[in-house]
Amino acid sequence: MFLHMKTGVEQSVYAILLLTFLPEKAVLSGDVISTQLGGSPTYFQKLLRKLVSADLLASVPGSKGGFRLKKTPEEIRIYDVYVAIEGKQSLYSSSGIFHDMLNLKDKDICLLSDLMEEAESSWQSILKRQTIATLTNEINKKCPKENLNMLKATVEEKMVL
Amino acid sequence: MFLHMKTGVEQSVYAILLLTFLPEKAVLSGDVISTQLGGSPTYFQKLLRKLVSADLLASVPGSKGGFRLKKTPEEIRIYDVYVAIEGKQSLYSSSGIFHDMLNLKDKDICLLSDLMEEAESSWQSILKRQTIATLTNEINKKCPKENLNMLKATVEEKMVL
DNA sequence: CTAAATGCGGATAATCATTATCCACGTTGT
DNA sequence: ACAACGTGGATAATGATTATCCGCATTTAG
Repeated sequence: MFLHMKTGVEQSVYAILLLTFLPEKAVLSGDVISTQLGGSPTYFQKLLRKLVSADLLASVPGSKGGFRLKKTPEEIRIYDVYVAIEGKQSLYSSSGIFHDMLNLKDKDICLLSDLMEEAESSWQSILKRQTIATLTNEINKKCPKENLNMLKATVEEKMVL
Repeated sequence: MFLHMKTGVEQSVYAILLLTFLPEKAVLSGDVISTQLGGSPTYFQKLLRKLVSADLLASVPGSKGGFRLKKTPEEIRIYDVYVAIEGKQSLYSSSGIFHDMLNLKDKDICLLSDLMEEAESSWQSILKRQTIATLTNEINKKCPKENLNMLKATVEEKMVL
């Protein structure tokens, strides 16, 4: 098993966080988001589009286009972001070693599946408890107001509509 | 984040399971283990050596050599196998996006670290509860005795010492 | 109506961790 | 001495993730 925050999910979370600073109806272009967070602009576009497909973000095409939140920060769970980026693929799939070892016919027997399901659900429950709004609170607690205001200023400068 | 049973860990668990069928002092060679489970023999050797380094298995070099358990099935947690193969690397490490976004100086501030630590520990607690002995019980419940006896017969045929 | 800015989607390359192979060596038993 | 086996290192092959490119559709500005 492996528990790892892939940069795709992490970047997405921060991109959404950035969009929470936007006033109603305003949008931020993909380029602005990626330059603000640093990282590959084109890959960022891919991530943003996945978030749009998952209905977490809304996108506005055309000149003066960009992205904004489609749900409130309270409605967006970290889990939702994870699923949007990584897909809801069942996290554990037996490689069939068990069957080979015992020469089993019954494909439904898997020794580790129970364990993995338990691990999976305990892990999901944690990601489902935390929302973007929760993280925003954390930011307000952990960050110097100065830096936060600078970020907000940048967002307001770069936003359109 | 990503929760996935890599084949290395899975194979290791099953290899250990196989070794539980050995009588005291007997060993099974790496080749026998890998042909029994199917999979790359050379990679299996790598895995087995990691398990030896982690003190889960003992190895006997030379002709008539091989591997056997160094601990009882009750003492080997799935978590131990995981750590032996994957290492105890802290599972989440911030990529620094947060700092870039907010222009922070303090390297200790990370928004997602708390969340990830919580997920990590909840996940570990589950892997620490389950031992090889637990899985052996599962096998006895889930598997036809016939297949199990065939496997045991094979092991006794191939073991040495 | 044209042009520029932007999101969209597909094809494709680069990167990185995992998995797999090979080889020279040390040890043990025959 | 020889054969069987584990050890350790160097090095490929594989596969998933990340990154780039390009042509197209849509909207705003002039």
